[in-house]
Amino acid sequence: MSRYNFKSVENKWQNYWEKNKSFKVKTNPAKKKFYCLEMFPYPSGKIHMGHVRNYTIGDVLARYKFLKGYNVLHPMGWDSFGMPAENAAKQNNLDPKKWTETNILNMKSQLKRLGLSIDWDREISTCNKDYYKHQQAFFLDLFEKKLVYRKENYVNWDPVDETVLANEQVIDGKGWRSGAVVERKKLNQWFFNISKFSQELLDGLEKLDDWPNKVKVMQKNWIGKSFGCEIDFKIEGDLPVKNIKCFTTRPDTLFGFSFLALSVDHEISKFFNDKEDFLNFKNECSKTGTTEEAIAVGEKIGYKTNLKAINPLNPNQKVPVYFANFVLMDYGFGAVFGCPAHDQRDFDFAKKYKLEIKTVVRPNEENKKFKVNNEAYSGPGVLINSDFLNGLEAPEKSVLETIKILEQRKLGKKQINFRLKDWGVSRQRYWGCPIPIAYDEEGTAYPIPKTMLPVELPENIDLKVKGNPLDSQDSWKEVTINGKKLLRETDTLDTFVCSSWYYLRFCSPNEIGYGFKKEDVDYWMPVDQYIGGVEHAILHLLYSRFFMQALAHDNKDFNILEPFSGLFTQGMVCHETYKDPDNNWVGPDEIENIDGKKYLRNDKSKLISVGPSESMSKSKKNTIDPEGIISNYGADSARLFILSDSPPEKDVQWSEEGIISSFKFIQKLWNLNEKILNQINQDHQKDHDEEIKKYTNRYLKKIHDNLESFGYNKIVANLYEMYSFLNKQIEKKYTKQTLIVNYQKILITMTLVVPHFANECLAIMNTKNITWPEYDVSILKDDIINVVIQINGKKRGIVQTKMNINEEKLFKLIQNDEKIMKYITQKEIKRKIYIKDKLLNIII
RNA sequence: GGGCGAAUGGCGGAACUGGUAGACGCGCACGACUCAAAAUCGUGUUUCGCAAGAAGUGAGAGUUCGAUUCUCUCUUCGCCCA
Repeated sequence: MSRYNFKSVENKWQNYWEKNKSFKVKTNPAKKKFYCLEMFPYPSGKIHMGHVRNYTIGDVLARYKFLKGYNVLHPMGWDSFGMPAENAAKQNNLDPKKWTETNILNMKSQLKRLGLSIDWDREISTCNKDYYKHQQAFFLDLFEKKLVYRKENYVNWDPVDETVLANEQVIDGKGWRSGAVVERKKLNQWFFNISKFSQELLDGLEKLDDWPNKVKVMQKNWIGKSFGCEIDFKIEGDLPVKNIKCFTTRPDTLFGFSFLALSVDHEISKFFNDKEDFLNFKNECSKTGTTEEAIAVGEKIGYKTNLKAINPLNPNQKVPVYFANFVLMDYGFGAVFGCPAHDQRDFDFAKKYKLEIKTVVRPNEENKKFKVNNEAYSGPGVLINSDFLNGLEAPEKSVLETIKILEQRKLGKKQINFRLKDWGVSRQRYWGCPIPIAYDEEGTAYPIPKTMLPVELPENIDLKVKGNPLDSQDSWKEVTINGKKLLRETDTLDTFVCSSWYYLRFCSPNEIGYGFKKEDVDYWMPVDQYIGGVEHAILHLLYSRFFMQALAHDNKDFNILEPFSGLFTQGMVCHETYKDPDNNWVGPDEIENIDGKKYLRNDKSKLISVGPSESMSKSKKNTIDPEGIISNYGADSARLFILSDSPPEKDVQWSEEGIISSFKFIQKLWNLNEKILNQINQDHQKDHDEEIKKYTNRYLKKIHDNLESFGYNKIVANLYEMYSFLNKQIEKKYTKQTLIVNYQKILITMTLVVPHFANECLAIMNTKNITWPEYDVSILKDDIINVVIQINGKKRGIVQTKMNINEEKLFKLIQNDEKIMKYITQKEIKRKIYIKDKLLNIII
C-alpha cells in the first residue's frame, strides 16, 4: 500500500485547472445555465473557516451542475471597500489600497488552495475604479429617477474622533475607539428611496419559493406593513397651530385617549426653539439612542405644552399635548395619540405624568368590572366605555368600524404604513465609492456628468486628520462643470451599495461602457443559488432586491426584479472555548491535553477550563486557521470534514478528532483504490456483477437525493458507507468492465467533495468523458425484500421474501417462524393490516 | 414583550408522503499485529437485564392498527425583531 501524497496531487490538479481554465464560461444561450454564487468576502487578510464552509458548499453544487451539463457561472470577487482597511491604514501608516490589494492576493491564493471551481477570469474588486465607475453611473441614474435624495438626518457622532459612528460602533452609548459619549448630530445625507418599493418588496417575497421561510419572515417583519388610520386632531392653544396629524393602528381605542405625544423634531417644535427648558429637554432626548429598543427600554420623558388636543369622537374631551422622547419623526407623522390602558409605552408615560388611564377594551374572558391596573392590555376583546363603539369586537372589527366612522365624519382616513425607512447611504469615510455630486456655494447639488466618471478617490493622502479625510483634500474637492466652479461631495457610499449589484457585474466583468451587458444579464440572471450567512438575511438581501427595483424603474431594458431565485443560509463554524484560571480566553493552539480529560497551557503553568462550543471569533480566541489545516491535512480533508456531521444550514463543531478522521478516510479511500486497481488487472469472470450494479445504483440515488436537498452531511455518510461496502466486497469476483464502469461512477460523485483525490483516481483509470452518472429507476428495486411483522404495533420479526407478495402467502410464511408464532398461537386474530412489501401488523 | 425554529445515545447527527428509531462519524471498550507504544485492522457500543424480555425520540395528553413524524398544552434552548 502506498501513501497518498495529498500535497503533490492537490498541487497538480490546481495547476491543471488553472492552466486549462477548466471553469471559464461564456454566455451561450444555446446551453442551459446555472448561476451559483456565494457571498463574496471582505479582504481582511486571511480566509477563515466560515469562508471554507461557505465556498465548499457552493463548490459542491457548482461542480454537480457542471457535471450535469449546465453552463455554470461560479465567480468570485472582493467586497473591498470599508472601514477595516481605513482603520488598519491609520494604525500602521499604510495606504488602504495597498493593504487591500495585498490581502486580496493572499486570500486568492488561499482560496485557490481549496480547489474551488471558480472562473477567476471574472474576478472583480469593488474598490477598483473599473467597478465603482459604474456604481457612480447607477447613482446618477437613480438621481435622475428621483430615487435618491438628500435630507438632514441624525447620525451617531463621536466628538473626540470627530467622526460618524455606525450603530454597532456605539457600545453603551460610547464610541468604541475613543470611549467618548456619543452625540446625536444632524447632517445632510444622501438617501435611497427604498421605502417607495415597500409594497413591491413585500409582494416579491411571495414568489421566492426557494428561499428559507425564516428569511422571508424576517424581511416581512422588517418591511413592517401595518394597517391603520390617519387622524386629524384639532388643537386649541396660544400658538398658530390648528391641527396635528397622527397615524395609528388602533383608532378604535380613541375613547381611551389621554394625551397627544410629539417627536421633538415635529414641525411645531419651531415654536419652542427659543425656550431654554425645551432645548434642555431636547438635549436630554438626544442622549437616549435612536433604536426602537433603546426607546422601549429607556425611561419615557415628556415636555408639556400649553396646547390641548380635542378628541375627534368626543369634542368635549380635551387632553394635553406633550413632546416625548419615545416618539420618532420617522414613524407615522412624528405624532402619536396616547391611550395608556392599551399601550405599554403610553401607560408608562401616563403613570409618570399622572394622566388618566381609561380602560376601553375588555378581554373576552374577563368580567364586566375589568380595569387596566398595573400594565397595559393590548390583546383582543370587546370595546367598553366607548359610547357608540361599545360592544365591538377588538381589534379587527372595531378598527374597521372606527375608520369607517372617522372617514364619514371627515376626521381621518384609512392608511397603510410601513416600518421600512429610506436607506441612508452617506458615509463620512475615505475608503469608499465617492458620491458623484458637487455643490455650488448655495449648496445646490449637481450631478457629475457621466463623461467625467469615474470620480476617483485621491491616493496617498493623510488619514490621520480628524473628521472625513476627503474633506481636507482641497485640490481634489474643486471641480468645474460647464464652466461653473463647484465643490465635490466628500462623503462616500455605504459599502452595502457595492454589494447590491456585484452579481450583475459578474455577468459582464469586462464591460466598459456600462455596469453590465444586457445580453449577458438576460442569459445569466437571476442567480439560481445564492449561498451565504444568515446574518445578511435582512440588509444585504433587501438592498439587493431594492437595487433591482430601482434599475427596473422607468427602464424597459431591465426587468429583473428578484436577483436571487434560490437562497441558502449556512450555519456557523464553532469551536470549544478555553479559559485559564484568571478568566482569560486561551486559543486551541496554546493548550495541551493531559490524560484525555484535563488541559494545560503549553507552558504547563495553568489548568485550562473548557467552555461551550461557540462560533469562531477572534475575541474568544477559538479560531482555527484554514491555512494550517490545508497545509497539514490537505484541502480535500478540510472540505470533507467541513461538510460532514452537521447539515449545512446548522452550526458545525470544528474538532481536531474530526479533521484527523477525515484525513485518515482519504488514505483509506486511496488504499481501496489500489485494491480495486489490483482486482481490475485480474479480470475475473462475472459472479457478482449484479450485486455491484445494484449497489452502485442505490448509492447514486442516495447521492442524488441528498444533493438536491442540500443534505451534504448525508453525502459524506454515503461515502463512508460506500467505502465499507466496497472494502468488504472487493474480494469477490467481478467482470473487469463491470467493476470499472461502476467504480468510475462512484469516483465521479466523489469529485464534488474531494475533487483532487477523485480526479486523480479517475485519471489513473484513464477515464474519458466525465459526466454525471444518473441512477436507473428500473433496477432500483430489489426482488428480495424484508417485510416487518408486527403484533399489536410492536415489531416481532422480519420475513425475507420475494417482491409483490400477497397477504395470504406472507401469513403462511410466518407459520414457520417460531419467534413470531409464539405470540399468535392460541390467540384470536382480530385484524390484519398489510402494507404491501413493507409491513404486516397483526392485531390480537 | 412579539415572530420563527429546535429538542433523538457519552457527543455531532440519520430516519422517504405516519410503517424496522439510533444510518454515518467521533468517543469508549475488547481483540489482532508489536518487546512495547503509536499507526493500522477487526468486533462491540440507547438504557435496564445473565437471559428471555422490558423501557425508550424534552414533559403530559390526543388522533391512529401503528407517532421522532400529525393535533393540543407545557418546559427548556436558539435565532430575529423589540
